[in-house]
Amino acid sequence: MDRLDKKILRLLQADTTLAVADVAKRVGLSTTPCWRRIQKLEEEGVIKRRVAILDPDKVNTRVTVFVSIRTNSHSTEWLRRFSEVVTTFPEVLEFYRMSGEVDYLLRVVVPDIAAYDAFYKRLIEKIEIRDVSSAFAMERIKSTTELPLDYMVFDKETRES
Amino acid sequence: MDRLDKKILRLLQADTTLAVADVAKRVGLSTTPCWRRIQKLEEEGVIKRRVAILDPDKVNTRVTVFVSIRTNSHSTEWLRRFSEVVTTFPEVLEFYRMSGEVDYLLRVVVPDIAAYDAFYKRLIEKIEIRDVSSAFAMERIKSTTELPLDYMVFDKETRES
DNA sequence: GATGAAAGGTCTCGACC
DNA sequence: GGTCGAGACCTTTCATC
Repeated sequence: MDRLDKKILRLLQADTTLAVADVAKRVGLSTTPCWRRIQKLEEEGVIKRRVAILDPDKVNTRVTVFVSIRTNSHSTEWLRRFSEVVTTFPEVLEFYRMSGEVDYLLRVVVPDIAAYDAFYKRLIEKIEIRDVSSAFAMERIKSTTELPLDYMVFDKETRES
Repeated sequence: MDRLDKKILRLLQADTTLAVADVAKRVGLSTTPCWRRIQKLEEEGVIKRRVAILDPDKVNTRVTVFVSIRTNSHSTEWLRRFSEVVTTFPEVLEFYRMSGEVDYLLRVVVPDIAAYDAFYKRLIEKIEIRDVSSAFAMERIKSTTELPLDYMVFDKETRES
């Protein structure tokens, strides 16, 4: 990967509807080599997928809640089930195991506080959790899927997955 | 919007490389009306954009950090500047104003802890903040851009933005 | 909403410099 | 890396039912 790949990624992270010829023009390549690079970026898994981003308001998921979870020390089996249960809820967009105070952190989207309450009940019904604390977002100031590309490393060799 | 639109959105949220004819087949429509629906979903802003999702590992942003910020009561001008400064950092993927204990919550991605430290220094250099606390993610268990569509409302009228 | 078709554009890839 | 070219495939419209 080099600066050209980086430019290509920057464009495609913002908009995949661009035609290959347009991408090529903007990064200063001709179509075929640009197409080959995009192809390669996909094969290598640098580009994982191309998706449509929806407006949360329009699909009635206005409210974002961050859920901090503390667990007791549990069996591997419990942990497996816990991960599975949480992951299965479509309201859970992000789910991380954390270091420090909190053991797990979720980002959940729902229409309103009542719906969050219902979600919460459905969750603790399926799996027992020691301590849950919820923090509501009042305002979404920034939200993007574009990763910063300034940390990319250009080695001579293709890096493995 | 109706069940068919919902099906279309479900497909496009997962993969926009699908040809219209394929989407049509899967939702049980023929190409033309399906194309018209997609067009409409875009005009109405339900579909906001189509983007490429990159692999964080491959672009050297392996580490996710949640940053909780407490501020003092500040002037409108300070708040404006604060929002602007934070938003400008490409490492900040999400930025919410919160209710409760914490005033603001950021999701930041960087290559490693050292890079986080550097990011942190650059941040507090640009704007004075009362209290910052950082929580590191050890494992990303789930991360998706697919909003749950089960809360969609199908009214007779087109809902306004 | 379905069909069928036509025009134009884009993708994909092979050949060659 | 660049150019050319050809065929397959898609998108986009339109007319008709």
